Amino acid sequence: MPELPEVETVCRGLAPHLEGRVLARVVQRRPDLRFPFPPKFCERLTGRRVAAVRRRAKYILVHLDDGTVLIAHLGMSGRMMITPKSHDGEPAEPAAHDHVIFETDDGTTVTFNDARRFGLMDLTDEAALNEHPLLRTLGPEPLGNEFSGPVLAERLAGRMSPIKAALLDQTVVAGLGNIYVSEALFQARLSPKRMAATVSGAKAERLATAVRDVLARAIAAGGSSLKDYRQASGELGYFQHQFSVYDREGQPCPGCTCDVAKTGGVRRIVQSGRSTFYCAQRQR
DNA sequence: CGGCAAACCTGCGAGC
DNA sequence: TGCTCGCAGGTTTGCC
Repeated sequence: MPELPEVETVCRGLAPHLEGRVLARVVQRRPDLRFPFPPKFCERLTGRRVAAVRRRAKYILVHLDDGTVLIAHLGMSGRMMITPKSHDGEPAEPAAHDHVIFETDDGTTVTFNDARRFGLMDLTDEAALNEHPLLRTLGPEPLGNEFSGPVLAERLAGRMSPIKAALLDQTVVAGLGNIYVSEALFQARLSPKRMAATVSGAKAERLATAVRDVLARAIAAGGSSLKDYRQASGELGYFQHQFSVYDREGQPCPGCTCDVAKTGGVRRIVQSGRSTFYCAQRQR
């Protein structure tokens, strides 16, 4: 799925098409995604003007002019696709797994498509946003000012799980997923198997820096496209070409000069049910 | 409370 | 060709 860089890229793609526009028509094509849609979902959005498109962790937040906020999560396979106004005036036939269609007052269409339906949408309002159950427990934004080595160290203190699992925990730091955790640990030269509590001081500083750097580079590349992910414009992301370890089992580690025939190159292990990729020579 | 496996759902590629 | 299996970018739940 879309991790923080992919969601950020989607938000940046949506903003110029939605901000300042009125939602003229909203179509909900099934009763639920991961959760049921909230009552009167379409009615509450139709006719509202979009004030801003923002992001918190992996959530897309669409702020409306009456204080309503649409919270959307892309899950593993969710996409937002922008379609300009068609010239023949005929609305396009919905594709498989097109679940929600937003049409603005200039005829632009934003379609939410999600084959696996791990995504979700909910409505809340501005005043209650930070207390929303989905957002309340999130850790700091890794690209924000409230994130640093000492802050990370404090949040990892006392944790007996592997650092890999701790970084996937959205209450520790918000927005990392399976790809960028592997990449950040590689860049920080820390073993994914290391106990989280041992990442303090200079190691935590290194890791915090690596997290920010990897995320910033991924956003600059438009995110990573493996199979499902597309930018809202339909373009692919390009960060997958810059992966150091993710999905590179057996390939040479870009930081090592050692012989792949001897070391086996990048290793893949399974931690709490999910693949982790790392270099055993470089990461300790 | 902490940590882990399983569950949610669909699609795709590999192997037989 | 067609089947089965394993795996996939996330999050929650339930069990120890």
